Amino acid sequence: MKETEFRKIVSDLRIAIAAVDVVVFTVVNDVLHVFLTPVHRPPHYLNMFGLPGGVISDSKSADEAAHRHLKEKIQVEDIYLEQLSTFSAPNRDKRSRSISIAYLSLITPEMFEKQSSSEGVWVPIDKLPSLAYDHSEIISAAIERLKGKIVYTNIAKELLSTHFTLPELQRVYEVILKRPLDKRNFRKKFLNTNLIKEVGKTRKTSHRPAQLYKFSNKDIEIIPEVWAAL
Amino acid sequence: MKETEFRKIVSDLRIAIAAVDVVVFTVVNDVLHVFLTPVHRPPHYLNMFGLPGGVISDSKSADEAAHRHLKEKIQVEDIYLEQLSTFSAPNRDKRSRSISIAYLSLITPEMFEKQSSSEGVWVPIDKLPSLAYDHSEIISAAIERLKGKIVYTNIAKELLSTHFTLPELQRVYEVILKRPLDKRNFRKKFLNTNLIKEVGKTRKTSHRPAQLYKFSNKDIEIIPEVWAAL
DNA sequence: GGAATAGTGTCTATTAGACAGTATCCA
DNA sequence: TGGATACTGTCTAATAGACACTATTCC
Repeated sequence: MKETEFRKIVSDLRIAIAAVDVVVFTVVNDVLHVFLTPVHRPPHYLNMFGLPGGVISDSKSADEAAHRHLKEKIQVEDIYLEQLSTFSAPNRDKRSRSISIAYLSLITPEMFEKQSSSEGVWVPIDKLPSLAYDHSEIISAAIERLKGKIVYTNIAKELLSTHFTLPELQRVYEVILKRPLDKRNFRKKFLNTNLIKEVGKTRKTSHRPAQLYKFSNKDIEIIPEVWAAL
Repeated sequence: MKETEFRKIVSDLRIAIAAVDVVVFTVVNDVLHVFLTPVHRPPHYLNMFGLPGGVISDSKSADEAAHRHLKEKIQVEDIYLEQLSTFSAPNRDKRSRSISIAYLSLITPEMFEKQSSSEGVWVPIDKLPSLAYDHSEIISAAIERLKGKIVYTNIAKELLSTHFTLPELQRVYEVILKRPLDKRNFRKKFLNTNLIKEVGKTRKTSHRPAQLYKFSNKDIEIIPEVWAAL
């Protein structure tokens, strides 16, 4: 069944249809970017942008639906995805009653390079256009979640290449927290945890090269002793 | 339209119906309790218990639906309610495809007294029966959320009467965190914040009466300097 | 040698956590 | 006076946060 048919039926029945919307972040050139897709749904949403997403197809969980829709828009596998919140204001979609299960997703620079976003654009979060539906609100919620979570988990690794330097790691924190951090304190804290390991290599640069590190825990999100605010 | 009709239509169309489920906690006799309602839905769920909740009626948000369903089951107003997570595993409801937006709710001893739970029972969380649907999983998620949130917010006030003693407050923390806390350190920390104010009264007891306090902030959930673990 | 970025150590103030005895009320 | 619970203070170890200079690489 096509989405338009769903919409029709749902609208007639006056019940809600469930969909997923995904806020995909990545850090490019020290700026947090969101992935947006064109939206053109007369009569309410004309030539706008919105979040990638879509209906939850038959016999799939919302998680699976989010993964599938993402994979269709950005040709990348193994993306970090976590459920954010569900948005259900009656008028959030002017076309018909619809409920959106929103997801937060992060992609690394490596994935960003591989990705071919023919169906969308990457926009810096402080240069967002006016968005369709309640997608601005969803993005705000995602930013808050990311800000909160980066200080007490190792989630930053989902925004970095496998190998990274400490200055790069620090910049990710600064970009998300929107404030400068002291280099010495930052290094001290991170090196005192067992979160990262030195790789023993460097990259070619036109100045003094930095040591490369990697996260020791492959994928589990662990909680170090709470970092109030770095 | 009745819920059974919804179910029929939804089942025929093979699309998902959205509902809300609410995990209501309260602390009685130093034990965390959950509110459960009888569930009897042949052929899969016979004489079981489950969370209060139900479908999201026409033109209401999930928040409103959760409030309404709660008010029907427990005759109390102004209940604390926050969205927890949305559960959407395809087989979570054996009758038909259904998605549940789960809520966490807290009620105070004052509300607990007023409440007339003719339609359900309060069960200690470590004596839960086997529950219908995926409601055990939802409760686990709610407990985790509560445990996490009590250490960095003033959410405990939603589980206490307007006026309370420091020993009472401490017991709420101990019951939720499931470990004893040092009385002196606990008092020190709480009194060093501006979270609570002394009321200057005591209650009649058969031993030395404790000072009464109240939370200074009416309803907003504020974040004191992070408390790692009390 | 200059440009650019990486890397390093100390001090102070605050906080976390361990720990035991006294005070107050009632019967 | 005994039972029950409320209330109080100190010490130590760890952590947070402020702060400025040296090192390395490339050109």
